[in-house]
Order: sequence, then C-alpha cells, then structure tokens
Amino acid sequence: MVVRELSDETVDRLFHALADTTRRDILRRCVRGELSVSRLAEAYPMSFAAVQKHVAVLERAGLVTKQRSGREQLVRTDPDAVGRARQALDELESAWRGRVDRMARLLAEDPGTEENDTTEGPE
Amino acid sequence: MVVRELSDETVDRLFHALADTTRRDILRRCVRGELSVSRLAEAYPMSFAAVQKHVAVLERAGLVTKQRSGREQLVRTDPDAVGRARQALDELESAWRGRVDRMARLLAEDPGTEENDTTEGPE
DNA sequence: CTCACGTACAACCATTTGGTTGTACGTTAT
DNA sequence: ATAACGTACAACCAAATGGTTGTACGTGAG
Repeated sequence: MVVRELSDETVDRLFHALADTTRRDILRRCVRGELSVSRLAEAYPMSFAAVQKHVAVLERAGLVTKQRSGREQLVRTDPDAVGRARQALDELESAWRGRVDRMARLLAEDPGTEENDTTEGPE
Repeated sequence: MVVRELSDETVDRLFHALADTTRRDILRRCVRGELSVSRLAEAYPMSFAAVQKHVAVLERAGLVTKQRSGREQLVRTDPDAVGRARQALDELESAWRGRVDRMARLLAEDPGTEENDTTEGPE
C-alpha cells in the first residue's frame, strides 16, 4: 500500500464534500447497493438537478463513482473514500503531536538529539 | 466517556472549517504553543482581518479556542478537536457498514423485529 | 501621557454555492 | 412509433464565502 500524500486541493474537496448533511446522507445511502440519481432525488425535498449537483460534488471529491446502466446512472460510494478522509485527518493529527517532525528528525539526525520542537511551517 | 452524538450542524461546521488549506495550516501551527492572531497573520499572504475570520471559523467549529493575554489574543487548537472530526468520520463509516443502524435498532426495539432497511433521510 | 500595537467589527466586493426552471437528448416500455 | 423516463446541462437567482479597507477601542511600552 503506497498511500500517496494527499494534495491540498484533494483534501479541500474531500472535506468540502463532507461538509453538507445532504451529501453525507447520499453517501450513507449509496453504500448498501448503488442507487440511480433519480431514485436518490426522490428522497430529498429538492429538485432532481440539485441532487445531481450534490452527486457531482461527491464525484469530484472521489467519494462516489457513477456507472451507467441502461438509461440510469448508478451511484456508488467508493469504499476507499473514508480511508482517504481518515488519512487527511491523520496527516493533520500527526502534525498535532509533532510525530512527523520527530520521526523525520530521528531518521535524519544522530540518535540522541532530543531537541525541543521548532518545526518551521510553510513561510 | 460519553461521546455524545454529533449534530448535523456540528459536523457541517467541523468539515467546512477543515475544508480550507489556510485553516488547516493554522491548526497545525497552533498546536505547539498558542500564537497571537497577529503573529499568525504574519505567516499568510492576506490581511489581518482575513486571518481573523479564518480563526473565527475554526472557533465556531470548536477546533480552536482563544484566550486573552494582555492585549493579545492567543489561539490554541483544541486537542479533542481531531477526536471529534474522527468521530464524525466514524459515524459515517459505521453507516457504511450498516452497523449503527443495526445496533441502534437492536437496542431500541424488541428483539426479533428484523425489518428491512428503509432508513429515512432528512425529509 | 502618549503612541504604537493588537484586536474587533462594519461595509463593501467578487466569486462560489446551493438551489431553481427549462430545454434537449438517449433509452426503455407500450 | 411514440410516449414516458432518466439524465445532462445551461441560465438564472439568493445567500454564503473569502477577501479587502477603514474605523474604533483597550492595552502596554516609552
């Protein structure tokens, strides 16, 4: 498993897609069996086009995939999606604890250099 | 540990706050020692007021707390914050697998009521 | 005391977002 | 063949976002 580092834009789109109740609900629905967009749309108090847009946002964020089946477009949430969201959180949390710093430093410097942290952020 | 369920609005604000590169960077910076807002502002190619607004967003999301110290306002990221973000993700992921539904139903209803799922979304 | 600093907040602006309706087009059912 | 269905997409709109500048005010330093 390579787990490539997530770009800022990727994380932006990921979290933005998750920052909406309707979209999170769509995700939940489309795990147990894919649903056509119109079927989905029936579930919400908004137009078909609105739901279509929500799905598009989820798709751009890589949280769902669409697959054509006849005249329907079936939406399914990507199983790895949560994984990536979690990874984004992990990357943040690791900065939290300075773990990444320490590890990087431990790998880079001599053992025994237990300095206090002064990790430079992006200037 | 009580771990109260997160409201939709809470999760909305949480993910929305995280869906911005600058704000995520602020979070990273304000873990190792709190920083004054103006100190923070120096780090970004935008006005003081803009950074102030970003901090406000983080604060409303509960990701950061401010504490007055003299004429400065010190920003510190809440250690429990990531925890709540992770919880939000967990609540989603558990729906992923249908675990929460089943558990909730098992706990709430009579044993043996094995209905088919028709999980009602926000109407 | 006075002034610079750090903050708060309002007003304003451009862009994005989340929603609408309407139209067009391919596919399935009758 | 024709009608109904599911989708795609454009145009439009109101509200929220992310940024700006300007002003006011408390606090700390000289």
